[in-house]
Amino acid sequence: MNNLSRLDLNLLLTLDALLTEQNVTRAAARLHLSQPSVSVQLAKLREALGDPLLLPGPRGMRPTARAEALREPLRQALQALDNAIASPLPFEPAQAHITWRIAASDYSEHSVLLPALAELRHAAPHCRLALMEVPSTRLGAAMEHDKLDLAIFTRSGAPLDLRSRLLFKENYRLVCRRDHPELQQSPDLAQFCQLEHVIVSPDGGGFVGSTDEALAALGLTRKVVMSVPHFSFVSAVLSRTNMVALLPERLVRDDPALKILDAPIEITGFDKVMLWPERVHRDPAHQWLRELIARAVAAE
DNA sequence: AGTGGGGTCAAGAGGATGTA
DNA sequence: TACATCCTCTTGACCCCACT
Repeated sequence: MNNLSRLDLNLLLTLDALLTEQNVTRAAARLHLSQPSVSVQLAKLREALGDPLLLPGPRGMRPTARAEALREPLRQALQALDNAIASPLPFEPAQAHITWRIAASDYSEHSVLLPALAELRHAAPHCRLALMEVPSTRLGAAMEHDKLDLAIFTRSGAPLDLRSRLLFKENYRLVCRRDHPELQQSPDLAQFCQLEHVIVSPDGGGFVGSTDEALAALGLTRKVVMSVPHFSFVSAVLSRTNMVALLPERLVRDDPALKILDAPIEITGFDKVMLWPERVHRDPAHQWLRELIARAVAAE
């Protein structure tokens, strides 16, 4: 690129027009410039390339051997540049080969990605999904360093500088196994506090959640006996024990082994959102994926 | 406000062409 | 062949605009 750094690249457009027209006046008309202006540009090209490039001839100019040798490579290079900066072609999922990298918890996989999966495989059979768990603290950096294209996350705690779209508002429900001996109906507060609870703590080891804060405000505590990092394991735990859990409704509503009850205390739900960096905001392939996911979730 | 780059306009130079 | 005319390119003067 050392040769190019000395050259105003606009001059290459002038050279292309000059080689096409072999006439400064007509090249100027083609470039929507005055003839003297193109004449000056030709002088700069001669200086930069160390060759007269075009010599006076009958009814215009004749290219030198150097100019003739430049004609085709220049044409191809300008065409390639033109293609590179042209508006992106519309995304064609049926032909595309692309890997989308998505951060999602197991709950997000179940509630957001699973509903979209069948249509995604059908519409884009050559594309791949790479799902990964990324903690919220590393989300922004992963997006910025081109390691992640999309995240399915809660709005609270999400980096503010990412683009976002609300997918749905989720509520917590009290969940136990279908034949739980003590819970034929929703418990009152006293019974709720006596039950053995399992909670999800993505960072591991946590035994206190927003439910405990709400109970504390009433001067109450509950019995949290287990904390697990993943939502999916909670379902297995509930179906084999007498433990209960407050879980996102979409995670458990189709599980025949579980019973869903109203909790005796108001627990604030959360907004489930898609997050993505500015880098892929206008990219047709990523726009298509986000639209497909949003549509699939809305149809649930 | 000064500076530099890039534009236009006007004038001039030089080669090609037409005609006597 | 000589000369007039035309066409095209180059150059200088000046203007505008962006940048410092």
